[in-house]
Amino acid sequence: MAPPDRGRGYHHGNLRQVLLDAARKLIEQHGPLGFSLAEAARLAGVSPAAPYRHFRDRDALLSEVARTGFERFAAQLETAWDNGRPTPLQAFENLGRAYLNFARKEPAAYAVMFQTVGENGKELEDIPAADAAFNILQKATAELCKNLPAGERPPLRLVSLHIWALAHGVATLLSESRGEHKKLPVSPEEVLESGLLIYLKGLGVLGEGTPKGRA
Amino acid sequence: MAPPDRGRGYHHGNLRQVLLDAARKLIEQHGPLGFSLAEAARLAGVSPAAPYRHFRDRDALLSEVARTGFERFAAQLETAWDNGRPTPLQAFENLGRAYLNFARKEPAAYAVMFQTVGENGKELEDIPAADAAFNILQKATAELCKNLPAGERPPLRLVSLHIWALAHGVATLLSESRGEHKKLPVSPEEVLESGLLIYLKGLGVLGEGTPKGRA
DNA sequence: TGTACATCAGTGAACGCGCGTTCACTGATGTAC
DNA sequence: TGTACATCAGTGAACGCGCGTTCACTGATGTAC
Repeated sequence: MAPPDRGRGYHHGNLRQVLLDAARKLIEQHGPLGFSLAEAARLAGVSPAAPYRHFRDRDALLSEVARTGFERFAAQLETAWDNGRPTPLQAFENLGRAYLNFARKEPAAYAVMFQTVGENGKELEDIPAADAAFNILQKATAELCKNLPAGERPPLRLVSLHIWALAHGVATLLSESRGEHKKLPVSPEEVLESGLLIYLKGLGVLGEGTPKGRA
Repeated sequence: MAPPDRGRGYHHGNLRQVLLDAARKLIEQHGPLGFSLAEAARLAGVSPAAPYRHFRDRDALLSEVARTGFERFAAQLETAWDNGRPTPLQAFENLGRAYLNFARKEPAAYAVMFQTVGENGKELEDIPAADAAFNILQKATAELCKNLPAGERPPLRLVSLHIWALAHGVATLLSESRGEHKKLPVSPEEVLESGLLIYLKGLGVLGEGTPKGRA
């Protein structure tokens, strides 16, 4: 393993980013509140005072983990959705997989994004990327629903919330560290996808045979 | 406000329960990891060493918050389900409301139940009441699905997971302290209920007109 | 190209704090006789 | 009913620890001339 500081001496050159990475690594191990600024500095190979050159205080670093997390999150969702290509339904399933993939690959960021936010004074609305992420979901939902007769179409915002809640629920209930999935041989992706298909069928967006045979 | 210790002097008589209550109150304010044994003791009006007569250590108290939380949770779900009365569908909606109600009324217990567990070595399987809670959901699901032709019926466990994930997602995303629900004038209950109805329709459990007009 | 200097990004020692936990202790309670 | 005693459930002082944060400092970097 390479030494944690790749800086060329006194000036680290990259410390801000390294600290954010260290924070994520520590949060993965100890949970969002078990994270300490001092330990992050240690992991970055730097004195405990150094982080204060880059972050006002501990909370500021944590907020930054959340903010940058939302930015990557939104970017990955956007890429997965890919403007509804090749088909809206397939793009939608890609979106769902991207959601779970982010939660799995960046459990620390995901936890901070959805747990820490709201506890302190911070609100999701203060983070543009968080809005952006939700808007992608909403855009995808709109695309899927666009052929529904107006009378049968529930409010878009409501439908988006259903889908977001389902994805979030699957992501948090069936995360790897969780015990449940030992018992059941089904992956989070399968749970989410099958759930979405049933839900979409209920919306009237899908034909009858689809939930069994894919796409 | 009455003094926190209602004990008649040296012997408190009720300390164990009072400490659990204090822990829940503190967790509501500071989150599951921001809780300290010392502060709980202070809140209970007792010396910092006193809790050790009742709990091996800090983690043991936290585990007990989770365990007793699951017991109340399971009991409330069971009551709400009421063996499928008056009708399975109405009982099912009651179940959903009971779920959200618990998460709202006992946010601290709910957080510890679903966050703390899994972080340490503890697993959900070690808590009988957690299994009991999930089994109620599964029982309700089975009752709802019992009229489905065998060919169209997805595995019960999978359906239960979908529903659990949706309920959990709604509970955590739209909890009161959260910012989102400022923007949208719709209650968590309405989100969950409408989501469930659409999902159930997709399952083929519900008729066509139901998602709009109730029951 | 070289020097002076402002600025930036680190150091390391120190602080006060609250925490988890332990210890020897003591007051209250309940039981045997 | 009264006394001796074991047990239970508290006390309070003390410990070592790691943390967040501040401070005066210093080494490295970049720019003006």
